[in-house]
Amino acid sequence: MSHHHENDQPTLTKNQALVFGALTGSEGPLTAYAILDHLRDDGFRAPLQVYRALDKLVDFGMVHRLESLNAFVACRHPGCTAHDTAAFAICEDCGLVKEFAPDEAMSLLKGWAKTEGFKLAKTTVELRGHCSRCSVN
Amino acid sequence: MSHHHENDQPTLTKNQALVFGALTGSEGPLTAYAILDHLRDDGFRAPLQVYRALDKLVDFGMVHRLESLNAFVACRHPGCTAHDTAAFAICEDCGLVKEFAPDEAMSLLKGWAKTEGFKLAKTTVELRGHCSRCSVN
DNA sequence: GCTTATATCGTTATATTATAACGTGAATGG
DNA sequence: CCATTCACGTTATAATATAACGATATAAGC
Repeated sequence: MSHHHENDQPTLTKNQALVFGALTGSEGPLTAYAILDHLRDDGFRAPLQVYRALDKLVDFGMVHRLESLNAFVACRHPGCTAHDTAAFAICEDCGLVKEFAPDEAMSLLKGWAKTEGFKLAKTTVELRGHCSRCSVN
Repeated sequence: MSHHHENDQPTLTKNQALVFGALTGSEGPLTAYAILDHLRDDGFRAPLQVYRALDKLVDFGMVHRLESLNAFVACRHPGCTAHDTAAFAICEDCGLVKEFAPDEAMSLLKGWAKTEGFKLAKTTVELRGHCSRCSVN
């Protein structure tokens, strides 16, 4: 039995492992089509192979989708415990993405949702700007 | 002279006014192509006419882009003072979007950016879920 | 074991979202 | 007046994402 409990690593299919590998091997986020190009030599031929694997990896909490980039990054949190409260700082110069967990800010947003009666399914927090390395004087 | 100072309403071109009208006349967010369809009778023929107007309207602070929907909404803030700190709650059932201004949460995010040396250009905060009306028992 | 359900996969085609590149004409500023 | 800028219209194309089909494999129930 390979049932997927919370908090253990799911067994990845071959395609899922390939896509996850492409993402962990990349310094920055990748679009689905960039992943497809990386994996042509591994037999990938069509976008759906990438999108299907990405869907699962996002479900598993191993990959995040960056809405403002239409791109994907591997989660850098060991164990991915804070998957639902992750935020991202995206440098528009070098393209690098820093994942962080703004717990207080997320709590405030959750609080707003609660008082509004809004049932929160997913929270997207993405900062766009220029990282410290790229904005040196 | 029709220079655009901060805090006054810019003079809109015909296309910009039409696109803004389509958005203010809509209950919920619209995609660029939905706007195009609304404006066919007004002479719109091509996506660029919509996208160019949207770019300006976003610059002016009159329209927000919802990154997680690839769609646009008219800003509901009179005067649009809080344009840069707006957040959105998007109901996945009825499609309605509530704009709000989570000042404290935004301050915390700004604080994180400051300590990281990250020069913040734009902050995206979007909540996905189910609004109170749609999640009644 | 057999069989029924469930999940993944490969493929083709197509839908949806967005921009490049070109030329035109109107308004602005010197 | 001339140069510059800006908005516009149009055609073409790029980039992102999903529908629909059938095949294969894996798991579950009996």
